[in-house]
Amino acid sequence: MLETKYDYKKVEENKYNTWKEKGYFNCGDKSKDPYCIVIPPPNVTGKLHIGHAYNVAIQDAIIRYKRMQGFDTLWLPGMDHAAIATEAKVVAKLKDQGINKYEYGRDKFLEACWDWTHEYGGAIRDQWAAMGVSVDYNKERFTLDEGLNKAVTKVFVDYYNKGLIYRGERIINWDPAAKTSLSNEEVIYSEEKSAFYHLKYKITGTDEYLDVATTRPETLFGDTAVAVNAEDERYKKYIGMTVELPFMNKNIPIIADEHADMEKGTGVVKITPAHDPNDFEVGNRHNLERICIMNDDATMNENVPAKYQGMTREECREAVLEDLKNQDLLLEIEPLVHEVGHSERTGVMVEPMIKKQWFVKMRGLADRVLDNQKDSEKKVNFVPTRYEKTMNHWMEITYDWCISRQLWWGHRIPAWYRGEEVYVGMEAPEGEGWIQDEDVLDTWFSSALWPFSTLGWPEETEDMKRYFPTDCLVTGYDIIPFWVNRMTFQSLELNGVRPFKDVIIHGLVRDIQGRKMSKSLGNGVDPFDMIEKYGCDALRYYLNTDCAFGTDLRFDETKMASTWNYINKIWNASRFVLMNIEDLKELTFDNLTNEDKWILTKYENIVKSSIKHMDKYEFNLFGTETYSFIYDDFCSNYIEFAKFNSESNTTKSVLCYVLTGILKLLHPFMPFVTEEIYQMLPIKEQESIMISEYPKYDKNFVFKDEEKAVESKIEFIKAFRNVKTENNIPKDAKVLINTDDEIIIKMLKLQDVRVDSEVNIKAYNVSADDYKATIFYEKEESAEDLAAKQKQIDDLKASIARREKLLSNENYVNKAPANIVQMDREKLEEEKNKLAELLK
RNA sequence: GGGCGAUUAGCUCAGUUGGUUAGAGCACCUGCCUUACAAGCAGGGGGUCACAGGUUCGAGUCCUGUAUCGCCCACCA
Repeated sequence: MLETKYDYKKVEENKYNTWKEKGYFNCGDKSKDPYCIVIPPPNVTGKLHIGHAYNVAIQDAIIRYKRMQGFDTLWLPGMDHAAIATEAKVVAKLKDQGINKYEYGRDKFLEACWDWTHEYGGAIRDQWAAMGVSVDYNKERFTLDEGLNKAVTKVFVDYYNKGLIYRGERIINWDPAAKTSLSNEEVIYSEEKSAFYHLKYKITGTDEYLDVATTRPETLFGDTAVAVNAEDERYKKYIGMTVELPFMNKNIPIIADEHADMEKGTGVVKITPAHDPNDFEVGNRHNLERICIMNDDATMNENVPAKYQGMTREECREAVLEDLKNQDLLLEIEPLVHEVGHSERTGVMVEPMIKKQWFVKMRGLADRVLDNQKDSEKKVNFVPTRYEKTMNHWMEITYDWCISRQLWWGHRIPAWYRGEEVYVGMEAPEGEGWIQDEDVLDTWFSSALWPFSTLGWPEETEDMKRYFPTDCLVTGYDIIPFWVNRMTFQSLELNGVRPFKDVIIHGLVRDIQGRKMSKSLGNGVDPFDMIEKYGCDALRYYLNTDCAFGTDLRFDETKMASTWNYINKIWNASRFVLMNIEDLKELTFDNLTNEDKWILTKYENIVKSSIKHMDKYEFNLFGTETYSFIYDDFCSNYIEFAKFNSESNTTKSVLCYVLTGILKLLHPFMPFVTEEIYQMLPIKEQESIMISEYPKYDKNFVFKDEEKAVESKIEFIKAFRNVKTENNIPKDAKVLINTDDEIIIKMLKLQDVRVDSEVNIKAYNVSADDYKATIFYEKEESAEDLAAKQKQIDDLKASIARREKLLSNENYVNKAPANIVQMDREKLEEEKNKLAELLK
C-alpha cells in the first residue's frame, strides 16, 4: 500500500535505469511512424543550468507523448565541443597549473581538451538521467566525432568549390583575450560611459584647424584621412587639402565621403581604416592605406611612436590625451554614453582588426530561406509564430559569416597553402611543402549541420531517410540567430528541405524579480537543488506548465512547493483508489450511475482537450485544465461520490479507468510518480506506463444529459454549504428538502431531514436548478446579515436590469448567436426567481 | 534609429475564432482532526484587465494613439 505522503526520493529511485535497460528510450520499430527530435547539444563546458532543465523538460514531454501515441520516437542526444567556450575554460585551467597554452603546444593542448570533454560529458549524462530524459543513447553524437568532422569538412570543401566559401582580408571583430576573430553574433554590445574627445587637427600650411570628434583617440596613429561631407558648407573649401596628424609627422588628406554626417559630432570624422568597420569602407572607396597599430593582444605595435609601443589600448588613450593636452591639441572632452562591443565569451572589448579570414557568402543562402518561408507546406513553423519575424529579419540584413577562428579546439580548416597556392580538400594534398591552415571553424558551423550530421549525413543512411527532416526543435529565443537561422539555411542548401517542421521557442528562466540569472548576482537556481528539495517530477511539471512558450519564466520556488502539493494530492487520490480496487479483476461498465456517467464524460472531454493542447504545444493550458479536472471533478466530487458506492464493481472500474487515464495524461510531465502508481494498478496493459497507449477520446463514454443532471446536484450542494457556513448554522439543523437524492443527502451529511416536494417555508432557502431546500434554524438576523441580504438583492436587481436592457435591444437579439441570447433569457428568468425568493 | 513583446487580484501567471457576472496557484479571512490527503477539507474576501479614443448589439480580446518596463537588431564617428 502507498504511504500517506508522496516521497519523491523513493519514487524516483531506480526507475530511470530500468527504463533505459529495458530499451524504452531506443528508436527503431519500423512498424510505426517515425518522430524525431534532436537535442540542442549542451556545451561540454560544465554543469547544466536551469535553462537546460527547462529545455529538456519540454522535449521529454513531447517525446514521451509521441511515444505513447505510437510513434517510433528518436530523441537524439549529444554535446557540443563549443570551440571558444571550452578552449577558454581549458586555458584557464592550465593557467592555474602555471601552463601557457602556446608553450604547451597544440597536440598536448588538444589532449587536455579531450580530457575535459570526457569528464564533463559524463557529468552531463548523469544530469540528463536526473532529469529523466528519454533520449536514445545509442544515437548519441559529439560535434567533433569522426562522422560529424567528415560532414563539416565536406560542407566546407563543397561550398569552397561552389564559391560559397571564400578567404579574404576583411575587417573583423577581434577578441584580444582569446586572440581570435568573432562573428557579429558573438559580439555583445553594452552601454559604457565614455567621452567624445575633440581633437585639433591643424590644416597644413594655414592657421586653421579642424575639430575632429572621436571616441577613440588612441587610434589616431592609424588615421589615413579626415572625412567631411561634400555638401557641408563649413568644410567644403578644405576638401583636397591635408591636416597634420599629431605625433606622426605626417599630413593626411581631407576627403569628401558620404560617411561623414553633417548632423553628427562636428561633421568631421577621422578615418582609421584598420580599426573601424566604417572607416574600412571609406578606405576602400578612397584607396587609403590601412595601418594596423595593434598587436593581437591589443597592445600598441611598432607602427606607433616608440613611446606608446607595448601600451594597452587603455593606457595608450590616457597617454595620448595627456600629450595632446600638453600640445594644446585637445579642444574638449564631452561626456558620452555609448554602446561598446564585447566578446561574448571573454568579456573583453572587441577590437576591429583587418585579418585574412574565411567567410560564408550569405546573400543567396539567406534568400533561399526567405523564399522557403513563403510556402506554408515547406516552411519552418515557429511556436509562437512571432519569432519567425526574428529569423526573417536576420535573413534580410545578413552579412557574410566569418567562420575561421584562431583557436585550436575545433574542426581544423581543410585548406593547405604552399606559397601563393591554396588547396581545399577532404585530405591533405599530394606533394611537398603544403602547410595546413592553423585555424579552426566557428563552433556554430558544425552546430548548423547538427539535425542531419547526427543522422549520418552526408551518407544516405537509414536514419537519414527515416528521421529527416526532424519533426520538432526546442530552443530558447536567444539562440535563434546563432543556431536556428543557420541550421535552416544549411539544410535548405544541402538537403533542399527544412531541418525541422516545428521549432518551439521558449523564453529564459529568470529570477523572481525578472532579472537574468547570473553568477555575479548570485541569483541562479540550480535545477538539481530543486530536484533534491521537491523532486524531478515537480520541477518538470512546473517548468512545462507555468507559462506559455516564448515568454520568460520567473522562477518562483513557492510554485515548486505547490506543485509538490498537487502531486501529493494525486498520490493520495491514487491511494484511495488503489485501496478500493484491490480485488478488481476486470473492468465492467454495467449499470453506470449518473455520477459514473458524469465523471466519464468529464474525463473524455479532458482527454480531448489535452490532446488538442499537446498537439499545439499549449502545455500551460493542458496544466490548468487537467488540474481542475483532477482536483475538482475527480477528487473533490467523484471520489466523494464513490465512497457511498464503494462495493460496486462498476464504480471500481470507473475509478480504475479514470485514474489510469489521468496517470497517462500526466506521464509526459511527471514520468516517475505516474510510473510508480501505474505499477500498482490491478489491471494494466503494459509493464510500464512509458510504453502504454496515450488516452484517446471515446465518445461512447460521453453522456450529456447525465452530465448536466450531476452538475445541477453539485451546484446545489455548493449553494447549500455556502448558506450553512455563511450563517453559522449548526450541523444538526432541521432541513426540509424536495429531493431524496442519495448523493445530495450524503454529501451534505444531512441528519434531521424531511423530504417533501413542496418546499416553501420562510427560513434559509437554497435552490439550484430543480433542487430546493429549507434549513430551519432560529437566529436573530444581525445587522450584518441584513446588509448582506440587501447587497444580494441590489446586485440581483442590477443584473436583471442590465439583462433586460440587453434583451430589449433589437440589434443584440438579431445579431448575437441564438444560443447566447437564449442563455441570457434563461439566466434572466433564474435571477427573477431568485429575487422573488429573497423578497419573500 | 528600426522592430518585437509586456502591462489582468498583494505576488507569479492563464484567458482559444470578440459572447453568461474575467480564472488558477500562492498569500489572506472564517469554520472544520469528515478514516485518500491538516503540505488537508468546506466556505469566503480581493481586479474600473496601464491610460485615452475608435470599430461592434457586445472589447481583457480587434484598430489608432499615449505612458512605463523589457528584449532584439543597427556601421553612429
